[in-house]
Amino acid sequence: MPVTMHDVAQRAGVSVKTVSNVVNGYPYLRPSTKERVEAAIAELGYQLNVSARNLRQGRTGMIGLAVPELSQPYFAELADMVMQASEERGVTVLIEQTGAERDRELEVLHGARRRMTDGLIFSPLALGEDDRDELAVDYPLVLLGERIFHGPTDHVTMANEGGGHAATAYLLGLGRRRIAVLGTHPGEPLGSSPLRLAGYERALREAGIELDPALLVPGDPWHRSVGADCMERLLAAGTPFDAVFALNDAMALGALRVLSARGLRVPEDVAVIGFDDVDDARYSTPSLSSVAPGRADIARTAVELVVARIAEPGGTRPFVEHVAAFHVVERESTLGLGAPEVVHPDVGGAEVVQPASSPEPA
Amino acid sequence: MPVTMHDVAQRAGVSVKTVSNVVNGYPYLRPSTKERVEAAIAELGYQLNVSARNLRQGRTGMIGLAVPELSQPYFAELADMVMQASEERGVTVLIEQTGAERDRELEVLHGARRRMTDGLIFSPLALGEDDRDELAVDYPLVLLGERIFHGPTDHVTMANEGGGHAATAYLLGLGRRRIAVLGTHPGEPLGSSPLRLAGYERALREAGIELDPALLVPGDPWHRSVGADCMERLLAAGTPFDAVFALNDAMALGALRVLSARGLRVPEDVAVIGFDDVDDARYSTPSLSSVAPGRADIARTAVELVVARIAEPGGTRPFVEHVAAFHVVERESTLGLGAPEVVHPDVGGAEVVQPASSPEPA
DNA sequence: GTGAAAGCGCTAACAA
DNA sequence: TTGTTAGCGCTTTCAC
Repeated sequence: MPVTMHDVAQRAGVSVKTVSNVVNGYPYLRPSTKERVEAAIAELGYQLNVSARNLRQGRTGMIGLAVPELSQPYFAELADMVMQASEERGVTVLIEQTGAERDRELEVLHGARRRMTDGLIFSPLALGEDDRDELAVDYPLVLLGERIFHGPTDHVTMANEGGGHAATAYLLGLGRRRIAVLGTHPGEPLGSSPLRLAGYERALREAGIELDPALLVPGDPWHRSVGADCMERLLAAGTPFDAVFALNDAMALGALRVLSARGLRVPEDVAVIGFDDVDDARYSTPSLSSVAPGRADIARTAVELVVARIAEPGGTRPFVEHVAAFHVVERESTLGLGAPEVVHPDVGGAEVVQPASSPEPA
Repeated sequence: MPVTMHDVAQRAGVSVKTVSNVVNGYPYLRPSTKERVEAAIAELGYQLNVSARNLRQGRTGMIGLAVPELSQPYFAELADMVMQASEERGVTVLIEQTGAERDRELEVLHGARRRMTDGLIFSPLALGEDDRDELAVDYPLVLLGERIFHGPTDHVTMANEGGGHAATAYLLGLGRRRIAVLGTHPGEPLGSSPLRLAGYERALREAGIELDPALLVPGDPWHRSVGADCMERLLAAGTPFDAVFALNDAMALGALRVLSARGLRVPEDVAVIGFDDVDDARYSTPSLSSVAPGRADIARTAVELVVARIAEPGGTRPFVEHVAAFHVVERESTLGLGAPEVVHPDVGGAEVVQPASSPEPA
């Protein structure tokens, strides 16, 4: 029933190989032959059987993108950009969700889906430094995020410490002195939380301000509801504060809601800054200042890295550590209602080739 | 290099067929044989070659999900649910974005990606009734949304007119009489906009209130910025109003922002209701009342329908028109600050088998 | 309950 | 510049 290359070949009076050549854009073809084949393809409505090609070539033309959940705007926007970057390279993206659960993150690495893709871009939230060995997989893998550094993979991340520092320094520059931090993960050495917090601490030190632990509000996961909850707890505790640094935008938005419900004015009483610069930040009330992590750069670089490794199987190019530049975006939550958005120039980018590690020759 | 069934067979001292039987859960196997094979699989770390199976079976085990863009929360949440429902059925979802562009929507229907999936769930935004013929494709297709009714496909939608009616009737019940509508598409006969608006008009009629065209604010696409812009225009025009029915949540959120910037109190001065009940609605300031369109039902039904058609190729079961039930969710934007969420019971669901249309026998 | 053989549709290698 | 052949790894007859 379905049209095969064979049918096209017969119709065009050529061999299957010639049809294959036409389909694959092989250059050394007599134009007349090419035309004849193309005509036959059009007439018969032929479409390449992808499975057959995949079997033959040992590739699938797809890369996986594993994220915690698409309903978090940060990851939806990241997925969007990864798909765009892949499209340009003729690669199809297969999105997978892990729910930030350890089992599912391991499944993503080792499960059956990996047979459906040529490589993987993976943003883990449950795995950590201890799981570094799990990343020694036999397919091209690009790691995203701040859970695992110097693993046996290419790694794309952003300057989290720098971003935390910039956000805090910015609030200090506005004259704020009691800056609460929302969403800390006490006792957890890994991930965005401690890094962004470290930046906060450094900015305080540089300004000669002593850190008040009462201003650090634990919260996990980084959802709006948790941000709201953090804010409630801080207010209930009665700790005075004049600014809030939420470790991501979702929490900042939740916090805005509580502040407004309590009749506190933003930014007059409390200046608020988030982290991630998701689309929502622009349209909240008030609009939310944030640290923009260079998502486009992250997406593009990640795609380039997997694609490069796929193209060069058995390659031993050393692993790359790419740190995307970030910038601070000022909006109403720090500038005041009606103020126009101000975007600061990029800072903090870097591209590091990991010193002594590279893939095993395959 | 990679382990094949052949290797496993050899190791277990059985034939390839037996390995295949084990892998595919064929029941009539001597337990001892099965164990031996499973041991060999584990020892060799064998993983099925999906491409080979696909080629042989003529299926890929994947379904496509084509949406305008993932960065719109409605579609991100829909994608999430479609993936969950598919997971339960052992199907993998390939997400595609169309950007609501006509060319890309056609590409989704007829392009090369269709060779990578066994069926498609498609939410068009650019195609319309005139393109019904484009939907007569030779693979299982489930249409989502309100652009095309009674096409040659299964169709899953919601009671848009009913939802618009319910939202309006609800505001009227609160004593509001001048209800503005944000995001109308004048002159456009198709899609969610006219349907939801029709519900609005019916509710007014039933209440004996005359429609004031000055209250209908055109806006497209339905993004936050457009909602904000609609609101600005309405305020600039000086038309008095005491409530806003935004045709989706994104616009409602944009409108909330403008109202608050202008010092108008929600809901005291202006009650606001949206449509879609996206996650954000719960965490805006104030939280947003909305019409929940039964997204879970839509996702689940769509998956069931494609999967059923894939399982029964050449089937001639008549096309189904599934209308998901909706409900009104009351939050602060109509109830007042601090009010707890109230969820009304479902209304408006239906399952219709299209009278005289069914697929061509394949 | 298990094995042998054929072939899904394509591309790589080589031949012409 | 084009044709021939083999075979990617699996499942599907059909024997046994």
